[in-house]
Amino acid sequence: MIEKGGYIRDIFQKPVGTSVTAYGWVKTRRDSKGVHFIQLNDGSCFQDLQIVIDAGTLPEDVLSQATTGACLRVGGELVESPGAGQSVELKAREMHVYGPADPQTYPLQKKGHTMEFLREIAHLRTRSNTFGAVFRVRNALSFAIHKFFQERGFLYLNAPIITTSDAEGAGAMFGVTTLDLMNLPRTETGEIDYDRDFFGKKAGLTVSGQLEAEIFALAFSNVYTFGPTFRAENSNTPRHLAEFWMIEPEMAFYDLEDNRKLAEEFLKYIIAYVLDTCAADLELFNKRIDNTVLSTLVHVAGSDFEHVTYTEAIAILEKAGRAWEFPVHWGVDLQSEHERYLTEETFKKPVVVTDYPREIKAFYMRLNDDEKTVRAMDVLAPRIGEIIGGSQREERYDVLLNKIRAQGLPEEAYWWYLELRKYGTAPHAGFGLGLERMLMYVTGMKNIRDVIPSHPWLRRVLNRRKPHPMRALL
RNA sequence: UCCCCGUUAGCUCAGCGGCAGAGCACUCGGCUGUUAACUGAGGUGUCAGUGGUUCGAAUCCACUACGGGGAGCCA
Repeated sequence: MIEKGGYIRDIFQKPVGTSVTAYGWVKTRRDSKGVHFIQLNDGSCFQDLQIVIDAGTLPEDVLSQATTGACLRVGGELVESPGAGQSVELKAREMHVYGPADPQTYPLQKKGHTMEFLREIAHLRTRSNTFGAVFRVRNALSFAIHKFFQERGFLYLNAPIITTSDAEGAGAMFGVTTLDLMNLPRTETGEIDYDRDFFGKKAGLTVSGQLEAEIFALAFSNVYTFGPTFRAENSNTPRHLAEFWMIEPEMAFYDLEDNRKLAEEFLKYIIAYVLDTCAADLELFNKRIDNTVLSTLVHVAGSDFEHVTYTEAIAILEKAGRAWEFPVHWGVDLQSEHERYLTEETFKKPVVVTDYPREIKAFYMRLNDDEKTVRAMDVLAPRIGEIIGGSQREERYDVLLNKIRAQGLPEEAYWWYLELRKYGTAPHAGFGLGLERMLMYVTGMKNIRDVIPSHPWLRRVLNRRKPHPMRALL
């Protein structure tokens, strides 16, 4: 139990001469003839507390157990440090070893490790400098997100995680069932009989909270969701996860312009918050992971995003004189190579692209008067690609119904979505931000698997498992 | 899902048909205050697995497993 003010980050704020007790894990240890140094970290801040032990102060059997990885309690006096790396240090009087760590087998070394190796020891990587910083920034980012919306009066909405809505078109859903998979009930026509399942119909994990957010926006005006989302897509890239966290604000009386401005204000706000509160952590990323991170964040927080329409973006790409792997002409969706060109070469900062062709975007996006484009927007970030996707929603009942029918979607499944337009409809808009993608952008981390709290025994949960050879026989 | 690349000591990697290697970590020692300390010495192996080619395989071939990159899809 850590008493108030017991975190190492608080100890740094105390005056020299104070008697303090520090708790934490040994990061490194250095020994000289007459003095021992231990770097102690409790995760509360990037800076380690340097413990100084004069030879003979502590019993040898205690000191010998205080090796890299061990968990300690150290009592002593906070003193000015004559060394260069820190202003104060803890001169030890008393030490207790909660948990030793055998140096011969403890996998974390003082030297740098590859991310691939650290991923295999996901239960210990949290004690490394890099992952300490990742999860402190993730925490700050999450807090900043709530702060931004709460300051603006948005209602925080917990969208359901299990859903029986088959109207969500964002991606493949993980099934949720209590049926006996070895003995599935069948209907007369041989289909799986979901009437006999737990919810009486086919259920799955949510792929988006947007439709729920629309329900709430048309009652509470401005709302946002912030929660886990699941996609059973067979995506295997450093930018995709099967489970990730998404922030989805939805605003009544907002058009696409308002939506775009809010998205920009939002991104700048959370970046500024992290710059303000996680300076030491960001310096680590800048030094060890990507030496452009800090300057990029400062630049983005202080400058205006670019805005181009899809049509303008296509014109830029056509004039680029590149041999695109995917040829560019009006009507095609933007590919990774196109997004990268726009963000990394043309503008060198986040770019908002709006008004895409209706054919390549979802049915619920509001049709423009030209009847060719819809009020969609993507915020593209250098290196990450699409970080935000959003749109002004189609609020006109007849237009929405026609689009549902034209796309061959099951009209009956959208009855409630249509009723939102039938009774008291309002113009509204919203967007979705992937928390992990934002975290990648802020930290410079190159693989999305390194910004999530995963467990060693679930290491592969976030990757799709390769098909088992026996599967062909089933 | 498709296309590439990889798997050798705890970690990072070299070796690419003929004795299993280096740096770091680790162990023991030296050093009056170190900052991923410095410094001397020392031990470290299912060469991912299975099968094949060969007098001989870490090395060549096949399959499997796992990891990484790129693409598609998207956040």
